[in-house]
Amino acid sequence: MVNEEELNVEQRIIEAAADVFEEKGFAGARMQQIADHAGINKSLLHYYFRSKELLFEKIFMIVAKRAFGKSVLTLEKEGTVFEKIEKFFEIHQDLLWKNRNFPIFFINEVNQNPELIRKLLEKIEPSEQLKNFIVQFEEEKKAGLVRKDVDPVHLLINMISLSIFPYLGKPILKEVMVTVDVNYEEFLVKHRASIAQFVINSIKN
Amino acid sequence: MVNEEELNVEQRIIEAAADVFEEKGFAGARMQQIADHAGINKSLLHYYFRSKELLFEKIFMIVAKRAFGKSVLTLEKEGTVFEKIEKFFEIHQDLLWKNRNFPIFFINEVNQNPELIRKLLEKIEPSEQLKNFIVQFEEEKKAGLVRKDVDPVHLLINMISLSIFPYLGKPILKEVMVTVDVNYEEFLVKHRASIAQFVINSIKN
DNA sequence: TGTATCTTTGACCAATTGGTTAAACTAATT
DNA sequence: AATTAGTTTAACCAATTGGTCAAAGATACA
Repeated sequence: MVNEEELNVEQRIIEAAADVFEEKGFAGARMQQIADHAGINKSLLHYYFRSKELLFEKIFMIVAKRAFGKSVLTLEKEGTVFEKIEKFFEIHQDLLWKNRNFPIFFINEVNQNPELIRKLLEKIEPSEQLKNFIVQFEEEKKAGLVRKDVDPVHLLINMISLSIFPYLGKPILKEVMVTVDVNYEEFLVKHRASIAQFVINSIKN
Repeated sequence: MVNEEELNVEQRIIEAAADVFEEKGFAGARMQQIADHAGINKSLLHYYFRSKELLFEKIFMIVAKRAFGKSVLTLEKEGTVFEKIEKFFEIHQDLLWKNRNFPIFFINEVNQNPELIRKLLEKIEPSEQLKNFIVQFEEEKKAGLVRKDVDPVHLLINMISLSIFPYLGKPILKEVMVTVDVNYEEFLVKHRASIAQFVINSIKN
């Protein structure tokens, strides 16, 4: 049960629903389970949120905003491209660490219902920061700091790939790693410490 | 409906179930929908496969074997590390192209039920190829061909990340890309052509 | 042709699921 | 204390879902 006395009922429902939806997904989640988890009667869910669909949409947006932080693509305003890359991984990895279960949930639900991400993008607008980064990258390319053959859009997506996949693939990596005596948690820590350098090595002139 | 006359009933069920399960996941899939898709009576599903759980397990294994090809980590026996990296991406990207819907399905189902991957790993044993690659990598490191600070396990997982994420993130990338006028399909083609170089740049001395 | 076996179907079932409702409870206002 | 509005509950409901079963159709074999 979720913080029985501390939060008001609506908040308790939100926390419980977030837990259950993140764990089971929309199709696998049960209203009764959410009610039990929140320590309330199932009717209260409908009293506060009308239907499973509406409750889910609300929770999806709340959880997504938490997990994305201030922006989909937190890129600092100051510094060189290399510094921004390092800072990006720091922030991104922190958010992932705090929202381990979110990536799989998010990708799966958006896959089932692409409308969700359209609604989300209205609230979190990434294109501004994105465009700024691209402009700056092209400038530093001209200045000879980064390789000429690197496309900033591909670079950004490679960075996201490297950052997120260890969390997306957790259930698989965990199992495969035991067969070769590698510890998943230790891997995560070392991965976090090495990806920025991996990317910078690849693009610097 | 799946190849109404060409295949026998069992095969038709398998193809239909694969389609529906891959699209909706275990929890979201409906036996009736699978039956309709296969053009048969729902009872036949139980006649051939007893229960939804058993049908799913069968389909999961079939689909996984198809998608993984000969091995989880197809790494060539001959050639330098750089050649193996290039070859890996070729094979891996081909498999992904042919099984676009598989990655999200796979990650989600394994997340819901980790037992699945344990059963799968009994059939597809990746650790042999993996160990060979690691040994060779350390040799080429000593020979000065690759950077001293690169860990082969992390390298392999980075390679898988870069290869798979554009497919895992398809629903998200697609929507985000339209907001900055990038075409997802074109992105995929260019990505495929550039990742091997991205990785090699990062590790070569 | 008869019969035994395998396949296929429609009708049906019990359990689960999201959702409703009316009544009971609570707390503030007068 | 009485009234009112908001909150919570238990009982209930209709639809859906996975699954069963007996009978009807095929198919092969004697």
